[in-house]
Amino acid sequence: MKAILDSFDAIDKSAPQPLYQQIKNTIHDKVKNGEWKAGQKLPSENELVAALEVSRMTIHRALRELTQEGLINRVHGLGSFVAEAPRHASLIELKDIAVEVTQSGKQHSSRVLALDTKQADETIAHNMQVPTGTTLYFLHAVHYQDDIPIQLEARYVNPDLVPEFLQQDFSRTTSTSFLLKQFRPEEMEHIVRAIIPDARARDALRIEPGEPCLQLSRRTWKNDRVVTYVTLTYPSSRYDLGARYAVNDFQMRQ
Amino acid sequence: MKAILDSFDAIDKSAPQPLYQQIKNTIHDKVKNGEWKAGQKLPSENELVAALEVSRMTIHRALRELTQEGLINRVHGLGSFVAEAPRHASLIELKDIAVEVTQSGKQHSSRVLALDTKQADETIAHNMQVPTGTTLYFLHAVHYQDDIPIQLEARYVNPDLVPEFLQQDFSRTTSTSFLLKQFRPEEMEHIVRAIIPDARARDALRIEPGEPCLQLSRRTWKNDRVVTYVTLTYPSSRYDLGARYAVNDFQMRQ
DNA sequence: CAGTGGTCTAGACCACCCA
DNA sequence: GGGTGGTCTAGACCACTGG
Repeated sequence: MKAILDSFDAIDKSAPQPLYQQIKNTIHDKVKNGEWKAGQKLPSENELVAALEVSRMTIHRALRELTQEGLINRVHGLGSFVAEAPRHASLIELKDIAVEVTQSGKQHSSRVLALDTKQADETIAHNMQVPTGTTLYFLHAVHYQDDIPIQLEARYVNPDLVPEFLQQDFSRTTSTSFLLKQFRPEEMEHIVRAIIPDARARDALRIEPGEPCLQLSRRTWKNDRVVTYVTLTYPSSRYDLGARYAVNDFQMRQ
Repeated sequence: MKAILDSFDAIDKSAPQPLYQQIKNTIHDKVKNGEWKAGQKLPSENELVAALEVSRMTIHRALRELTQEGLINRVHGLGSFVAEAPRHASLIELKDIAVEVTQSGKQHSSRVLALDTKQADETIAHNMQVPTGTTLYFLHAVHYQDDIPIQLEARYVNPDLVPEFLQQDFSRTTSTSFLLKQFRPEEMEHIVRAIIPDARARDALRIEPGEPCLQLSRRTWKNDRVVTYVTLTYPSSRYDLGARYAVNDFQMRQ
């Protein structure tokens, strides 16, 4: 246990970040990078109190929030344990497709079909909350899993908010990861539909006529302005969207 | 302010429920029944401390969790306010279709196509986590919004956990509201697919051949046992699934 | 039984906001 | 300035778990 606790040196009482957040981050990192494995027992609250020299309430808050987020499980009288699997899926998370594919052990690649400017038509303008005719950045790309197309991305970006968007090489980094680095979105909207893709999309995704696709449209906000509006099209035969999670007040609210 | 605080008598220090939970419930009820309206300022932490005679940490925890759940907003240095609108939609919530339709000002009705027992085939058994061949309850129903079919429900229920399921009149109450009254599920799984419905489903939903549908499969758990496995089919032309929400650690986790 | 987490208290200091 | 929420402490009591 000593060795486990030694690596908590990252806690800095004079840092601007709250102590409980630093503790959460440290544990989160340890779980995500595999240092602490699923099912493994965490140090007890009292051990952490002694090791980090913070009060038990602070430790408790960090662990309670991690429990609420599903990263760990706690059993009264027994201890705290790393949760079996990260289970929240892309239905409610904003997850990079490259990360998702890579984590499932496959190879991710992408091909950029277009990266330029585009005048907003009425629909796009409405979704981006800008006047019709505004010049926007536009990215069109296909994402592959082991060379099989699994996602078609059509993304509009507000040039005021992300001026350097066109200079990126989106065959190397995904637009999602680029935008996440620039912005931590404050608000998101997801809408899911079932569609029959048009010939162009069918061609890009290499699917048969008549095969249905899931279409996920996402808008993200920062400071009450739409940063990006993206439509992701998934062939139904190769992908579905899922989420499993513990239920709390959040889901049960009417 | 006095009148507002008077109505907090519901707090009972000897109750088995934690104080912070009682406070959360009281505020939640006040907001939901309209006593406290959107935008309205809540009593400050110190006022609540004085009125309820609990410590500030306890008040703070209640308000912090309500903030995290989106019911209230807090501004450092200013105060706490009732949030503008409940925005989470059915993508991540478990919402009764009848409530959803009614809230949009339309008329909900449903027709039961089947309500009986069924032997679990391999797929169903796997999803219900029971042996193949187990006898399950089965409900097949169509839901209408102003006499237009918008949802086809195919539901399996574990008879051990809900023995009285077959005795219900599901043309009067929905299965969702019945099950929610019996069980507060502990865990849920949602999977969304795009499909082309078969002739039987197409007929029940009165849609054209080739029209795609969204198919939402949901399983809910109680005490680590699957209570119910339901497949909901929505004609794409009449329904989509959406959610807009504030972003927190939960959504951003990798 | 000893160890664990769940809750609660009464203080404290600070950063923020508005007047 | 005075009021607000955000954080933190050092204790405390309790209920639950396992041996």
